[in-house]
Amino acid sequence: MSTKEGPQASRRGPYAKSTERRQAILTAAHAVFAARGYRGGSLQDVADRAGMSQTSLLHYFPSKSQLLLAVLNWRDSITGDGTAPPDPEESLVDAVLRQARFNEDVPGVLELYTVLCGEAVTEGHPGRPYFTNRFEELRRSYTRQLRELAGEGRLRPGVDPEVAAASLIGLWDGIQTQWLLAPDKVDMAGCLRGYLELILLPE
Amino acid sequence: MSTKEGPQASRRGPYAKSTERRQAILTAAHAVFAARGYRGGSLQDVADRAGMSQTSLLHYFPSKSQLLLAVLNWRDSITGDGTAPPDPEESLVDAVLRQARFNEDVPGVLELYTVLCGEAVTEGHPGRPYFTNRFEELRRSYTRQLRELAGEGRLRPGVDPEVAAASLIGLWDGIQTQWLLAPDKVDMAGCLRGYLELILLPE
DNA sequence: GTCTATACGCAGATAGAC
DNA sequence: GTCTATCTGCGTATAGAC
Repeated sequence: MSTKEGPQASRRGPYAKSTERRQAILTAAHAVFAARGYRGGSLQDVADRAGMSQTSLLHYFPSKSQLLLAVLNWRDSITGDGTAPPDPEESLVDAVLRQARFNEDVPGVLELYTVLCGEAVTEGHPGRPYFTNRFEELRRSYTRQLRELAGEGRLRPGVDPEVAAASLIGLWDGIQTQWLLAPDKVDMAGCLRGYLELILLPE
Repeated sequence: MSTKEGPQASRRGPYAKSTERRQAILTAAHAVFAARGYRGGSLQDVADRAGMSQTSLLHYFPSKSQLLLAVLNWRDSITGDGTAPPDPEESLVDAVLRQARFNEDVPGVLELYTVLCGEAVTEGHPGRPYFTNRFEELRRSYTRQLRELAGEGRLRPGVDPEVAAASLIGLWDGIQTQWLLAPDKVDMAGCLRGYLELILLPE
């Protein structure tokens, strides 16, 4: 159990254990916020799930709101949130559908996103700047990609790239909510593919 | 100020005042839940805004969850929520755009809907059955309307009415969220019109 | 019907021993 | 770094006087 720290172990505490603990907290907080929301989930819930006391938790994340932001940023890193344009070889359609199917299979990811995004619209919510900024970046990214496609003549005439970008993001979020409430009755990937086929022309 | 109650006022309490009070509570609760969500808004907030004590409030609505359901049902009655097919003279496009522009102008309506809908996905939320049911009804209603249009040859070939119904609802909800976070940068009505023009053919 | 008072519990955060 | 104990405040809901 003892972590090797070299001959002079006086400076520099046990980093490895710390990052492990932080990871456990982030995982637990992700699950709690996904199930109960930010306001509905308590630090005690998170601490219980992570197997430590509530005060220990606050040693790593000094406040509940900072824990939330850490969870949101961590979520981005594990999902590949689509803000950064990835593999230039992959088509827009493939990238969107791959991401949608991935989200369907990783439990809790969509719950967290949907719940917190709704909550974030409220007054004084610590996640509000995150979502405002995220939407802005996503709109910019998709608008750019659609403009490129338009340059290649692959965008249906009459379709405005900015409107289509906001619409694609909105459709995606909205259909996720319906899917969470009735997974058997809503075809997430089908709806996204349907929309993309409407705005894009075959090569 | 005295409400006329007829000669024998012994039986039957002051109905008028009661319904007035209930109205004031609903209005206040609507505003509070819209601004802070269900979990984030307290009965005390609602009571303060309605100008009465918290215990008086509980006299009219015996629990917080029942107050929430009353607010949701009241919202339907004032907005005309689209579940019931309205004027058969009005086209689908006109009805959707009219409703969207109406919602833009009545403050708090979209906030309430968006915030509670997101919250409702969480475990044990009292509004969850309401939203599950609402989406189901909406999908049924729009599917039916789109099928009718398909019968008149007004639906673009290849568009599945069920997929398009769920997509329209999802797009609507999702674009509302973006609009609430950045009203100047998102054109709600434009996105909806854009989608409807894609799936419908001119007469 | 409406109030004051209060029961009862949990929230987030801090102090200080170990 | 981690804990127990505690501070302080707010939450929903109830009891009972008026």
